[in-house]
Amino acid sequence: MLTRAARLIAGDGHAAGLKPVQWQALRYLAAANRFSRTPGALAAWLGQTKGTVSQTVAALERKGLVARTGDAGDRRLVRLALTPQGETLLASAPDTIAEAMLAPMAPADRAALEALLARMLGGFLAARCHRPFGLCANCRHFRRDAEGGNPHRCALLGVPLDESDSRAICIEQEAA
Amino acid sequence: MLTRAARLIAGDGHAAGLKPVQWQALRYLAAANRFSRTPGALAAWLGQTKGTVSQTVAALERKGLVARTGDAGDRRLVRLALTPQGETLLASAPDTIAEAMLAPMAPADRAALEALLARMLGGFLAARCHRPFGLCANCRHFRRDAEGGNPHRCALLGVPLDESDSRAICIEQEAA
DNA sequence: GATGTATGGTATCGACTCGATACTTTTAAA
DNA sequence: TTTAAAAGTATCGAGTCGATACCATACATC
Repeated sequence: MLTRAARLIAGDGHAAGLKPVQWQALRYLAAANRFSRTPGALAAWLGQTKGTVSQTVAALERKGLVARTGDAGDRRLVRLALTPQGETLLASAPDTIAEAMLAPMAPADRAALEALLARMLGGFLAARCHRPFGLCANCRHFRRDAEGGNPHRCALLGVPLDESDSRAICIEQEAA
Repeated sequence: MLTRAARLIAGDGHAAGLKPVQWQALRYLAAANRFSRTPGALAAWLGQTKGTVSQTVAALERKGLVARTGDAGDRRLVRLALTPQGETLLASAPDTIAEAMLAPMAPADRAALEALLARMLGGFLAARCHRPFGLCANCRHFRRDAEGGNPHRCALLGVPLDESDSRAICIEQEAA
């Protein structure tokens, strides 16, 4: 049952000339903070090799949905970002199968499923030494700005975080 | 989270020269009863088109893992079955990611997850007019042999069912 | 019974996935 | 300074996958 549901969900997204993986990459880039929008992080998220992700990114760039820029500090890094076209496409995208599956469920059921899935996925990723990812604000390195007015901070990277950063997915996240 | 877990699970199975879909087809054929081992049923199970499944089956036949035979009654039908090589390969297959995810969970959690997934998947498939599949013995057409010694029966197809049939997956299954 | 339509399956095509391998550039460590 | 590690790209080949067109068989309606 788990494998069947997984196949239906993962095979979803043959629309607008894109492929399922490309949609998922687009959604990740829209939800990830600036430190996590790199080919390497995308590969970790999608569970693919660097080479495959490099191709996927190239395809998205050809379509004008994603832009690549180098990093000034570490010149090995490539920063990825959605272009305006990418944003609009994602905003106009139809509901995913996953959303269609979750939508009719009772709120209590959804919450229970979320908790179970989080335990299952988290345990698995830890056992296989994979990155867990997670919301920046739930991280043990997250330092909330208590007074207001100042930005929050990341104690691991030592950088300021604005509100949108703190609500985004981060590759370095470790549960508090 | 759901889409990420789905991708990890569905992308699992790049071993022994087979692809993820091919493994899943093999597992389906091993678990399905004789009425459900056709290309069409496989397509419904995998959520793919007939053409794609035709290719997958052809690849498995080339590898000598699956055998195709015509049906005497309805000559449009193709019956699929695992060859002995297919059986041994499946028996020696390493654990799937789905199994690795489920294995360390507490029995109560696993049961709760199963119930939630069943509701979610069942609701979705019904809403999209897809086949639900399910275990033969849980079907409203299943007529258990009360006395023992005689085979069970399927009231829909009007055929006898032995023990292994009744424990297999059936495409015609409708929950009792 | 003949005709029309639905059903089950295959063939072919093109874009893309995906891992494997080899490679370059850049950073960090010994 | 040498060495190793990390981030990314290029290229290859087998295979996926949907789309379209097509064939054979079964069934329904006249």
